[in-house]
Amino acid sequence: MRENLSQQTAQRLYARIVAEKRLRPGDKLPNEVELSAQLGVSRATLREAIRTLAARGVLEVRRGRGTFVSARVEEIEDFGFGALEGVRGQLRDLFELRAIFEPQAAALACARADDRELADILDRGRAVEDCIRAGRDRTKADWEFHAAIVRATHNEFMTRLLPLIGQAVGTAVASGGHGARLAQDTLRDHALLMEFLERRDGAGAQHAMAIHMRHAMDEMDLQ
Amino acid sequence: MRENLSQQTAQRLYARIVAEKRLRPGDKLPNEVELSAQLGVSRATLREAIRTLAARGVLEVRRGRGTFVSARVEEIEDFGFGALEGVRGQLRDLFELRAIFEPQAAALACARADDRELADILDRGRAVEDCIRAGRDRTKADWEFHAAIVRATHNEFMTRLLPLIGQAVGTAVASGGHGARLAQDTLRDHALLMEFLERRDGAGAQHAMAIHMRHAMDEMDLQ
DNA sequence: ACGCAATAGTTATCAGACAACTTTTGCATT
DNA sequence: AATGCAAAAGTTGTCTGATAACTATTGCGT
Repeated sequence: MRENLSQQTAQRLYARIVAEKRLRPGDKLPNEVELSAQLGVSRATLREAIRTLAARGVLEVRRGRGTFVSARVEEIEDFGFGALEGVRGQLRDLFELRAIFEPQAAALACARADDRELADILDRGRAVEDCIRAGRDRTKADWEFHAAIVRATHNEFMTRLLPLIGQAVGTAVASGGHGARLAQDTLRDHALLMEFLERRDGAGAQHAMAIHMRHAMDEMDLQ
Repeated sequence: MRENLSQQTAQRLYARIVAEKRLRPGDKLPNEVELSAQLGVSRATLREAIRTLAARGVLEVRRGRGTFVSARVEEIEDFGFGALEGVRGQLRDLFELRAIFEPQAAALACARADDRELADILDRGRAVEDCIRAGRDRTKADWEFHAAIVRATHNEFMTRLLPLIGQAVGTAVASGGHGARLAQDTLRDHALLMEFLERRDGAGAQHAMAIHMRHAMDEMDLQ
């Protein structure tokens, strides 16, 4: 183990809530003295663990009353913490968000991209095509294509969503996407999309991107 | 002040990073003994504050080396901590994202909300109406209405966007939204929206929400 | 039945000590 | 002078035990 005791403790507590279900939403935790004894750590360490979970919205601390499991733990679910299980559900949610978000981003990009940005988008699109035709891995190229489109919206908050989307793409690949079928669809979808982008036809690009998202979700048996 | 000292301390530290810029991304904080003396709190309290910020990705603690401001603070900041100084540009970006996102969320909510969730949404909608008619501040009620809708999508990542939306609402109010005109629009928009929600008419709810977003943006001279 | 003070249960904060890890320093050996 | 290694300095990690402050309940007197 290389992690802090306090972080380990946070994970153990978290496991009691989401995995073991010994603690359910709304439940009250034992008081700090007792709980720290149960877990075999000092009260100070336990409190640091509690702070970590409280910052994530998993626990709610009420002075004089006790510490409680947040009523909406399930919806807060965060990465890097508990288990990669449920990836499938996360993946569906993530693609659902993309399916809403990226077609509109494509439309906005048509309206707002300057010439250099548009050229950049098209370059990256061609790079993806090359990868597919050459049979190389296209994960990175594909991601950069989508990222370039979103950046061209000139919307700060959309750009902030990029890392989230990057994770979606990464997970999708890891869980066995990228069949031959998807590759062919992607080739067609991108051609369509780039045609509209080049003409700065926002409505067209929006629909082309929507189709692209649908294909991706179908191929992965989402929705 | 009713907040914990440790939470207050977290906010003071956070302010040093994003507002005062006394600490920039990558910087090393003073060691814990010195910093706790500077801030006038015990080391234990400071450590709890650090845990809170570390959980949010603002700080990175490296044993034996020190505590550092995360290199990517700017990108991470979504949570409702400080820094409302997003000015007009951010506000436009934020509402643009909402305008894309919330209508679709409303449509999804129609399809997926269980009866209790739907009742909850309608309750909160009525609470907003009451606030407007009574001339009370409706900020909180309004946010809870929108939050209830988004939660009913049962989509984890949409729920994650909630804090962002909360910030949008907060900033909008702070920068002088909430004119009499907007109040009247909101009253009508919500009535329309709730009518469709109650009937679980997804397409209708989607358009009603889109109209609501447009009104809000118009009133604030965005777009 | 009511009001209110005492009490029990709980989190909040402090102080000081020692352990463990990382980087720098300085010295001995080659 | 260069190298390697041990000591030291700087830092976070953890523990202990005490006291303060807040909340809800209990029980008593009226």
